[in-house]
Amino acid sequence: MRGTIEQLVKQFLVSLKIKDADVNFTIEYPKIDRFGDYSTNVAMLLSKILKKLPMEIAESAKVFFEDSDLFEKVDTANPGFINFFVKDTVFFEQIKKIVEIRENYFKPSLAKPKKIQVEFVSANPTGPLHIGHGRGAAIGDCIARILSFCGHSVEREYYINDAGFQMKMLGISTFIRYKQLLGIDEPFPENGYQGEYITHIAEDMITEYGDMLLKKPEDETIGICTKKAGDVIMSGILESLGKFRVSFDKFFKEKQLFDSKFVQDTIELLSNKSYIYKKDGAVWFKTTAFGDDKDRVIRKSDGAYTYFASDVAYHRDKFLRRQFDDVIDVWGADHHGYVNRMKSAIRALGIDEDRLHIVLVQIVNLLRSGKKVSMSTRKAEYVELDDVLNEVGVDAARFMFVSRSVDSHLDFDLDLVKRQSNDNPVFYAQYAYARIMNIFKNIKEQGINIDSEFKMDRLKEKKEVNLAKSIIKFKDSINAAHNDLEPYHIVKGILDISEKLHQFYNKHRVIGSEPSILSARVFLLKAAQITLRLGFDLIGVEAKNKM
RNA sequence: GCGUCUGUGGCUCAAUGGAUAGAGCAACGGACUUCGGAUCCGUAGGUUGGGGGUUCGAGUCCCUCCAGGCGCACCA
Repeated sequence: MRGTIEQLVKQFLVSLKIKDADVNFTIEYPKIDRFGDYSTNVAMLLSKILKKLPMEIAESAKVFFEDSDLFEKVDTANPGFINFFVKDTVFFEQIKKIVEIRENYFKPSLAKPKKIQVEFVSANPTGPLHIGHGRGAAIGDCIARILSFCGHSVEREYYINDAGFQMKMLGISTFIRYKQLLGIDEPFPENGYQGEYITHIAEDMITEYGDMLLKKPEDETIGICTKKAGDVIMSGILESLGKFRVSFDKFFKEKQLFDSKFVQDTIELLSNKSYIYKKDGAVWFKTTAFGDDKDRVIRKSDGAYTYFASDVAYHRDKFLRRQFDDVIDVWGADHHGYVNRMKSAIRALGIDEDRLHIVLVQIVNLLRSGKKVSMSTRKAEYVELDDVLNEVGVDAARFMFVSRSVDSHLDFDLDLVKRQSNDNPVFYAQYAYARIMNIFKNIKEQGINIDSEFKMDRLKEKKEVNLAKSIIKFKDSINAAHNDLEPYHIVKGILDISEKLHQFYNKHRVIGSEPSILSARVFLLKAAQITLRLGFDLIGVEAKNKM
């Protein structure tokens, strides 16, 4: 609908012999009814080019647009707005189309579908997921759902840092707990993982191995502990994500980048391009040549590779070996200092940096009774994602996480969300859907006949038109979410439709209306139901037939 | 200090550079003997952190200052 008007404005520009590339006009939704359904600022922008007053241009544009049979009327307003009043039947034609082709109505027409990877969560398996991971999981999952719906080929990936120091520390922590359980007194390392879950894993190891591990060489034992702890924790993470309705197509292990010598190969490649040099016994990557503010160590003087080294190789693998057109990395905002160096590395590899989209998800402040809860994994002073899901439910948690822009800092007060759960917007939306389904159920049970033809002239009420408009507008929500990689646009669209549905429901009746009106209203509700259903699917929230 | 995100009613957040800055929560007052009251309608609440600038037009863009979060390793 909005696109149709955009085309009309472009035709207007053609009639003036102006290239539309020169005029970056917009089609807007006026906030006030008296300014119509849509408006454009094109006359004000043309003023400079044509050297005429905006209102003068608007008046001649008005004459041009009045030829179209889409409009009830076209108005102009100071200082040069052109306001379009669309005929109600035009909106209801769209409703009819939605009922016919269902969610396909909302698919954008892509110039070219892409092969896109979305990498998200990627938490080290050193402890259970916390609420910050939850937000990243919800955002990444929704982005994947949206891109996929829009027609792209999407792969969801979880990257596991299983090669680094943190995993070794996990093994050491487990081994010490194991020894302590066997009565061997040993001090716990200061930066070890102190969570209770480590003790549970150590207990399992005693069940499995008894005290046999004490007799093996320590290196080997720590290796066993690392693997065991990593496996147990990883399966716990997967269980949480499953409960959260988040799934992955691929788990990519950092270790394989070393085992296959791909890290070494990548450094060699960069070295051949002379982007690598040695200084103070370490190997450096000259990222400053590509926009970074300082060069980065890629191999430490003790011979160990940095995290950055494997990350460069990993991204080379994504783009050049696996040939993704676009890669989306969903990171916590605490990694934002990393963006520049990653982009620099991409450039050094000769890849167009616009193909790498890094979505920085802002920090979640977890509060309990208004008091901030610390979220250190090592000290295990945090509330697990699992606990949050149990307290507030998957739907409420997901809705909360994706209802705000990724840039906004999110205060998540457990007590507040719990206490307000009945006023939570997610229930407002689900209730709207349930009301529609309940009407359908009653119609079926009462054996009421519905016309198979949509007689749109039977819909005369303001609330009906408003509902229709909000449904059609959902197409813009999807476009915005797609273009900005911002799922919250979907939530806003859902809430808008829900609001209009509730308003309609309170003012008018479906069952009990005159038969032709009843049938027409069922058509309208069918379109609302299809659209809400799509919205819920895109954010992974359940569409409930009853609450 | 440098970088980055944020600053909008009491609270949580919207507003593709557009017209009179909008919702929800909290407060107050109303609405069905028929489809589910987890709803609806209304009242009240604002110098968009301060100050400059850009232009037909700024919450939005630029500069500067203030406040807060998060980063600034041969850590991961």
